[in-house]
Amino acid sequence: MRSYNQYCAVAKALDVVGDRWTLLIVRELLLRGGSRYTDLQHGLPGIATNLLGARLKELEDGGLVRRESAPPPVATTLYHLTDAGRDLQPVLAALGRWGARFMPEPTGEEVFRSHWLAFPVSEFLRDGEPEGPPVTIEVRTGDQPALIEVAGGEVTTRLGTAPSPDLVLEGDAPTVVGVLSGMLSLAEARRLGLRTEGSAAVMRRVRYRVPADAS
Amino acid sequence: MRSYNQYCAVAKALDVVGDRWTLLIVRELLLRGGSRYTDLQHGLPGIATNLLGARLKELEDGGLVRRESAPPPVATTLYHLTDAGRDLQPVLAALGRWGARFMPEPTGEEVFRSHWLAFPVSEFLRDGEPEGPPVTIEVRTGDQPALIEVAGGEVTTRLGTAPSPDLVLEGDAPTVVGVLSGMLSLAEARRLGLRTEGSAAVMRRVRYRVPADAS
DNA sequence: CGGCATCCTCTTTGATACTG
DNA sequence: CAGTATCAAAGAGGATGCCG
Repeated sequence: MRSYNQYCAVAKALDVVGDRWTLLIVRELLLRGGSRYTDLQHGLPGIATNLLGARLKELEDGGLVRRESAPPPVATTLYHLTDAGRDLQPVLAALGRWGARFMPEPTGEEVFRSHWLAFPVSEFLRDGEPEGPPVTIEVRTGDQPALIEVAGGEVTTRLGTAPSPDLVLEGDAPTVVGVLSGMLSLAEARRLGLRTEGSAAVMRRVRYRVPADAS
Repeated sequence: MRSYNQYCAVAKALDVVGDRWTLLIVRELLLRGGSRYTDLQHGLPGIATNLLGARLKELEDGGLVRRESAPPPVATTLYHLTDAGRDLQPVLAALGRWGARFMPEPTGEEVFRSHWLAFPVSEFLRDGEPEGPPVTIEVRTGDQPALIEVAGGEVTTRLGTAPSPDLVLEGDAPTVVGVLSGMLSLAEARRLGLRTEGSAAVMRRVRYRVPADAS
């Protein structure tokens, strides 16, 4: 990207991360940690492979990304964020908070990847009962199932399934994210096609803002 | 900008403000409030006029900017941010904090505009003596002089001059900003060409982080 | 398959000129 | 002052080829 040539911190930041796709590559590396080239491609649907290669080189030159040749168990190169790259997390968080306003009206054509759930979960969910027993929510949407684990005051997200989750949420991404962000009650979400199994009451434990109808 | 087509709040935000120049236009409107077309051009050195026109239309369509035909004292159209546009302030702030790391090594070719001083001032300066008498710092750099007014716990910035400022800072933008952000002591800055008039002690009142040498 | 590099087409940008 | 029109150059997107 051509520099703006302005002695302003915002312009300087955009000189480095203002290119198309750049901040989304940082998002992927923040969410996944060290990633292979193809993992990044999968998390960035729509990116042209030459662009991904070019951006990674720019990010490396800019000191935001570090390549690492992983030894034989992985036998490939992994891309990691440097400290400077990780420092972009507040930027991504602010952008995500601002962009959340566009989530309720999806076009229906968007791609969704399950690991993106970590964003709304850490933004909207809290463990409202830190002394309570651990609970597990399995979310079935996007490209693969994901787990939200609530225990001891912490809410964590990871990909995978659980043998016997306390609650299962299954539906399209806008509906599931609507429930997790508190913008839809479970009743509203069910009307939009959400399927649930197990104890819907666990949502009351994690939901940050209690919606109108949490039944 | 072509949409990323991803059901992710960050991608949605970048669909709207990810275009080149867009966030800098928002910066200008945040810093200046309602602005004329030519004011924006002046605050965005390097932008092509067709691009400014196109971006303003996109921002208006996106609901971030509102045009207003000002009555005869101004007799022109003014561009304002809407609430949604103003909500981008935390994004700009996060970007600015991240980008501040690039300020100490300026290329020497960058353009600087005095009203951009408001960013580092609000980020780095605090009134460390809210009960003290008001003090005024006149900053002579960039395209026009600016004033930093410290009184009653508040630090404000505006363009203009004062009849008898307590302190005058004059030099190139990197040196002045270095002092205001606490990255340079006054002694270091003087070595880099900063000229001062008046009581250098007032810097001790406003400086958020006390540098090694504040003499 | 993972990790790119190349080629080609289409869109966006930037510089400048021009108009109400 | 407040833009629109024009056009060459750069960049994005998509397909495909190559190589360990």
